[in-house]
Amino acid sequence: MFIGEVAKRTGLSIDAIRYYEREGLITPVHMRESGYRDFDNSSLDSLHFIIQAKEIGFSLKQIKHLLLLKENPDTTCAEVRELAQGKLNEVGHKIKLLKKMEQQLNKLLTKCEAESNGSCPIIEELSKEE
Amino acid sequence: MFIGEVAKRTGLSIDAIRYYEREGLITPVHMRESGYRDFDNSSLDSLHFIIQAKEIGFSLKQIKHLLLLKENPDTTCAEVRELAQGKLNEVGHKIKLLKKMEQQLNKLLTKCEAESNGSCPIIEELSKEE
DNA sequence: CTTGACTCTAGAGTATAGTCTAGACCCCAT
DNA sequence: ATGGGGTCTAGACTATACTCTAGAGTCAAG
Repeated sequence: MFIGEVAKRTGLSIDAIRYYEREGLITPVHMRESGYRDFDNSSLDSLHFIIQAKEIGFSLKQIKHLLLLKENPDTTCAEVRELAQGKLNEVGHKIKLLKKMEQQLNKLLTKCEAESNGSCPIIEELSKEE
Repeated sequence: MFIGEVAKRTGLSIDAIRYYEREGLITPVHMRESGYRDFDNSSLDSLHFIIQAKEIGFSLKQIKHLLLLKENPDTTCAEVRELAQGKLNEVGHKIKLLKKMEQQLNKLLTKCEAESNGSCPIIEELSKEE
């Protein structure tokens, strides 16, 4: 399928997809004689993986590593294992921090729901941005 | 304490601290007549919060919101509650994705440990970057 | 075989989150 | 009271991850 179709299916922009290709995150797709890129389902899989990894805060550089790990499941060497272990630790750390943050937000919400009186001076402040 | 001390204690750069102040993430500290910034422990607390929130993937803009929520625990209004709820959902989503990623990495690692034979063609590829 | 939508490359531009530089001023131990 | 290290502002620069533009070529329905 052509790049527009891929964009539609993944929600990514055409430019982003070409950028990921340039950066080596997706393996060079088949090229038609016309110069048009031709994508298959494995490209879609890689892109979905990239989207998810990005959502949890990995950089494209890191995602490139993760993809290499993912797409070479027969790899067995110590160095690769170490890399994966490093990522795993990173992920574990992030989960821990997020849970702490979750707790804090929950506490704030509970408090907020408990004493629901009128005015709130920070609303305007909050509404200003984003 | 002066900014250099704060940098030492938080691990942040002096420039980053000043940048956070410019961006309104930390409330304007006391200024000496000389023009030197004078920090106290509450600044340190804010900075530690920023560091953690950054680690789990919040943008400075989002952290600004979170700090406003955090530092105004008496706020009770619906809009603020909604904002906090939104962040909470975001955090929940991130946790879910991270756990999925954790699982995938664990599977890879188990596989890697199971069949530990010799050569590994992607090591060089992996060593190249970062 | 034309036409409108799609795709191509190369290169410039944008937002975020800083980092670095220059030139000037401040702190304080000796 | 002075010298070495710390701090100040303003503004230029950087990396990451895109986004946009221009100008040219391609696809496929009518």
